[in-house]
Amino acid sequence: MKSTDAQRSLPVGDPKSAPPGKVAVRGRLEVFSLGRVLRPSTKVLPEHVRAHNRSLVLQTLYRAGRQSRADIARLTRLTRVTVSNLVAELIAEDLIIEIGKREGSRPGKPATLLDINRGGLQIVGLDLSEYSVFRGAVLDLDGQILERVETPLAGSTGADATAKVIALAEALVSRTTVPILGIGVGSPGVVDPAGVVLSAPNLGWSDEHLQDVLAARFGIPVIVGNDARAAVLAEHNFGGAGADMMLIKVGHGVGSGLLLNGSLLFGSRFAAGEIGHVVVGTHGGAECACGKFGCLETWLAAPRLSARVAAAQASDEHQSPQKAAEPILREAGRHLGIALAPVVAALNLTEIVLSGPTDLLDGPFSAATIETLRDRTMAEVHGDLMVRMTTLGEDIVIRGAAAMVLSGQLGVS
Amino acid sequence: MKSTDAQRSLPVGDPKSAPPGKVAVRGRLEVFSLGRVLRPSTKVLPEHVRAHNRSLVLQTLYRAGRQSRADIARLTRLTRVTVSNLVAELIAEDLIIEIGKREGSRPGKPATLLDINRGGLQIVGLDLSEYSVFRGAVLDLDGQILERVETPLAGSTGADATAKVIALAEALVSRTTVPILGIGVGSPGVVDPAGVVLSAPNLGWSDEHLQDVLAARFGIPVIVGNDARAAVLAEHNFGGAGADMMLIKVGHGVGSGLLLNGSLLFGSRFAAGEIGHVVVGTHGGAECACGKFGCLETWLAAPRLSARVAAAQASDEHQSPQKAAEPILREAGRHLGIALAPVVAALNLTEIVLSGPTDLLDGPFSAATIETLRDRTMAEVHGDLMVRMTTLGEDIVIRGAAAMVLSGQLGVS
DNA sequence: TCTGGTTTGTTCATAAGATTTACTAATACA
DNA sequence: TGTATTAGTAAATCTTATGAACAAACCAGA
Repeated sequence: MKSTDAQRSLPVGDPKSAPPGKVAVRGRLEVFSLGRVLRPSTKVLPEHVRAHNRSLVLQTLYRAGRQSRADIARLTRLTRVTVSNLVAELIAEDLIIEIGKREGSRPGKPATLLDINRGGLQIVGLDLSEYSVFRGAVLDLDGQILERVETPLAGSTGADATAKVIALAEALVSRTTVPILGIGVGSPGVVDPAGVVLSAPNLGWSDEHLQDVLAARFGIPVIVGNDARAAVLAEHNFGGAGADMMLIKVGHGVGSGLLLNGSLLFGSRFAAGEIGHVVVGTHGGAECACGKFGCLETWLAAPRLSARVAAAQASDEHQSPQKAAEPILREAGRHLGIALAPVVAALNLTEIVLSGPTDLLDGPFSAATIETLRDRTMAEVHGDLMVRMTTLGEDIVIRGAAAMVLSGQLGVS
Repeated sequence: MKSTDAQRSLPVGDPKSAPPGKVAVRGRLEVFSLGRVLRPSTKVLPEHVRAHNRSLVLQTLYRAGRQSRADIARLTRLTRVTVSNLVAELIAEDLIIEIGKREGSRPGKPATLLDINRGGLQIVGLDLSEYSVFRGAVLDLDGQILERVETPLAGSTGADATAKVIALAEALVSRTTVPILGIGVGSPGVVDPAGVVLSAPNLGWSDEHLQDVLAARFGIPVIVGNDARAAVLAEHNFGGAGADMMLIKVGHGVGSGLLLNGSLLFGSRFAAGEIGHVVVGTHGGAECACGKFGCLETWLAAPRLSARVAAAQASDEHQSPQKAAEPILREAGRHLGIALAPVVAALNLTEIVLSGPTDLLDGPFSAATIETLRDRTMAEVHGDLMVRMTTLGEDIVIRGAAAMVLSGQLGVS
């Protein structure tokens, strides 16, 4: 076969034999670079190749939009033949549509433009993370919200809460006007990759097989994921965030999600991002519902923080409300910075996104957070560290749920 | 072609059409699960399939050892035919050898046992992370050290340091007795995935293309990586650590490496793990070389810590040296715990490994670290958190360098 | 108008890879 | 001696991407 023996390693190799900058790799393909260690844990077949390239075409078209087969071939470095085959399959599945010839005057046969079937498919997204309401929406493939439905939670837990999720999903499904690509759900608590809610205290769920239940009920693809992780995907897909990012979600509690090298982090027990009950600071702090003192939630959670702000504003009526609130907000932001500094350093993060009440987070709070982070980490290395509010507002989890569907069904990420 | 249209999503699907627990995925293969988001950034060809399965065979044989072709087929779920083909190729390349028939009395044709050519290939590993000496070794494929060579650093920096690395590698290469699989180097500082040392202040390196230089000189595969990340690989491959782990390396400075879901984390600027200059605690702390006060290094770095221990022992001669040292060590360990708590929570880590002077770290220090971590994170979730010393002692970086070669050349991880 | 150049998309043959089926070899056991 | 069992290989088949060749459709210039 291949005579790779010619380049066998010898105790002292010939310096001339290997061109500088390129190492002989024993005839092995450079698939397993250290940069992205891909552990070969299961076998791979030719059809996996097709699945990969299929997603590559979909993703290219999703991002660039309105490309011809030849354009896609150039962008993906696949041949026109391969792209044509994949496109034919995707058109047959109605995931891609032809949208006429390209305008303009150029030599050569005019190109037939393609696009993802953006108008012909819809996504249902659910946000179960709010304290007193389940929110949901019908979205298009670009993550734009077309219809909204809400259900008051009214203290429901356990099976009642599950029933409300199903009812909400039914209401949304009935409002769709075209076929549904899938249903995405952002749930609070610890959710495993199979969409089992292992633990969600507020909803009284443990080992709730929500993804399976919904899939069985609706017969279409369903993806259930943690709310903060969904938010991370939303920010990455629709908010312009990069491939390494931490999203801090401040609401009734405090959670976070991490995107590292473009991959969502789940953690060894699927509880990555659960930073609400990390103690921050070395003296004092308020008592937390968990029994400890000085948890991050005692500093940041929206109810506590806004209560402290209101108290400060009430006790000092000479100052403007903004001025009175500032020291409270700065102190909270500083504590977030203290907690995040080791994470930022350890993960070499450059982008931190805040999601939560704008009036609390977007001002002295975030300013204090970034100042604290700069003070407590290597400024040289983290000089380009950015802390900013999400651009997606309150819809971030719903749109993240849609992003989960896009990721799961189209491979778009 | 395939009529995947049959299972097209409709606004309200037939609940019966999808068996519970298994969702119709539009005919798409389950390659891009959310659990391990594989972004299709480049095209994949049939030969990549072979490269993957080839590594799968190598890894299976590396871990299990002494298996027949049929055994490998069962373990990998590849067919016997495919395994035979791959094995034939690997035998031709001398990476695998036949080692006779299986003993024992069983029905059927006796199996021909195979193994990685453990005795027929060697690895050269270098550790550049110590303060005053470059250390290196010749290792076998199991990571056992066969020969050692050291070079005093004698304050060399820049090109002088590079020359010493080359000389050390030459000395080791000349001591090998069989063909070399590759050269691995664990370097301090920021190292990118291409083996360029972007910055290593102690060695006076910036943008040092060490991997290319060595590869050009020796004409065999070379992998240069960060020392702490090398140590992580060593602990994972040879020390029994799992797929989610943080390794803290205490020496002249303090660094760390992270293995998340089996993948090494590089970070957005390739500086992941650089936690030495994170400020820990909210009041006081000693002044650091970097100008800040209370950096983790001021609490943990071996020279400072042993000096404080010696001073405490000298000032209180009534107590045993152990007793006198204990409060110093506990205080240092506590500060490590304070710094790590947010990282442990955010990443949902369950395993923390310490590498450094055993007399300092393995006792009150690590006990205080784990106590602090338990106090400051959710005990329910992190109940199985483990903090332990490395089992690999001072050779961890050298063996990690060998693990990098195994990973890069064989796909073993 | 015609002719050459250019780009698009498709058809056909080919190469690489894994699988299925079928076969031989070598052993234990009745 | 014959049957069952296991190991390894050979030949044909299926999947997938590629390369070469070609028709279609456009522009520009003679």
